Amino acid sequence: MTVDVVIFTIEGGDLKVLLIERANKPFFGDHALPGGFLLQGETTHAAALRILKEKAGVKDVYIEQLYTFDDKGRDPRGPVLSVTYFALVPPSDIVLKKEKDLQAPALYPLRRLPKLAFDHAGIIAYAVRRLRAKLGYTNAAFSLLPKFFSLFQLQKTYEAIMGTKLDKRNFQKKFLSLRLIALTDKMEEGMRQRPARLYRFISQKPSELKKFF
Amino acid sequence: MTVDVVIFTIEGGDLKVLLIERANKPFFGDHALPGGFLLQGETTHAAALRILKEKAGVKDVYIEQLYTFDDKGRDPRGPVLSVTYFALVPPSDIVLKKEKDLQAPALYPLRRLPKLAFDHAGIIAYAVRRLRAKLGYTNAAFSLLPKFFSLFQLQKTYEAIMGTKLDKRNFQKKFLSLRLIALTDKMEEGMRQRPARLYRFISQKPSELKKFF
DNA sequence: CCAAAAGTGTTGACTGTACACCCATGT
DNA sequence: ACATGGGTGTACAGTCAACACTTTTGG
Repeated sequence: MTVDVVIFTIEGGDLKVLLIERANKPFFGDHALPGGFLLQGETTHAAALRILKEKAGVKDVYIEQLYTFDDKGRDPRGPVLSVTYFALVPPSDIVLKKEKDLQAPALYPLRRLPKLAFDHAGIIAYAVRRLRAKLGYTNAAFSLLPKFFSLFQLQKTYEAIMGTKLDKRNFQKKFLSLRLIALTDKMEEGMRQRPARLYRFISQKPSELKKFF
Repeated sequence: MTVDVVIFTIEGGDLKVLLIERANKPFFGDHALPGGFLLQGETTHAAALRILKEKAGVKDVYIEQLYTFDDKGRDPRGPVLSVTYFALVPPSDIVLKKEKDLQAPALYPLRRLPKLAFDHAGIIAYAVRRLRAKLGYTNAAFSLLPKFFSLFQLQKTYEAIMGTKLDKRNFQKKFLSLRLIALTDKMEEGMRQRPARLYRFISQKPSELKKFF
């Protein structure tokens, strides 16, 4: 029985997943989701938090159970049940281990994933579907953005996840009408264009809404 | 490691769940979801199908994995992980074992559930939430209705699950526009009012839609 | 001055909702 | 005759989608 975690972040306008490179057989050298066996007396949720800390160096992020996989043949070594979670991490918070060896975690854009071990390609595809749906009726995006952000950043986050372009005025109108975010008196800095006003999420806790996308 | 199944059906205009009465400690005499340990080499999905057959006498119904529960303290005997499924069964297909002893399965309306063992009250509440959401963007209702049904029956099914009254004309307009169901040349029989025209689902396979409730 | 994103409203199409009456049948 | 659901359309309100130009800043 194992726990695997799909860790998402946004970087360079792309939705990315954290993967490690396997240092053992089977699938030696292929890429895989971070995960592993449960420690003695540990719940699967606690194990997912531990993996997040170990591989991405973060805590207090959005995390949710995804699905439990136990199809025959998913692990050549025999029947293995895997409880999977997915997490959303702001890019600025990720701390990747620097060691240049196998098992070193790195971020890969969804559009160009390397060869994946086990059924992990399927797990990631399923996680993306769930993430897209989730974004349409929750405030989960707060966990992919820094504390203060511009409407443009927010829109780019939605575009990266949904894989579509959105209309600027319509997006802003709709999102502001949800009353999930509030204007702050901060301004963007260091950009080479007109500085944007920064917003914050009113609540940093997950909440459900009536569907808005 | 166990598998538990939330088996839903509609009976007398009410959404009901199949429960057994426990014949062993702990929670002796309380009601519980049908479930049990995995057989040697069995997947959780296969176990859920087996339980459906054993307790409700049905196969080929809508079934889907719900969630995996492993909170500390959910079973007083120690850490137990339970992979749960939910199933939708047409009332006409259910065959309950008739034996009048403990473990005998019976249907209970959601509004008046008996005292439940373990965390099963929470599991059922979660299953209902998922079922309501599911009904809003899939054709899952096909698995709660007989092959031929009237629009009124369909509407009552939605009302029982959603727990709300719906407007007849608007419901029919919306549902027909989805092109999920087709008119047949059959008519209702044996009712004491004007016979209704019967419809059928065009596809008996689960499919997703763009959200309609 | 140029590049890049900021900021800002209106219109037309579509969708959802509210609502009431006569009809066909079995008892 | 009466009770029960069968069957049918319209009008108003709200939401969604398309669309373009001026402003501010850094380089």
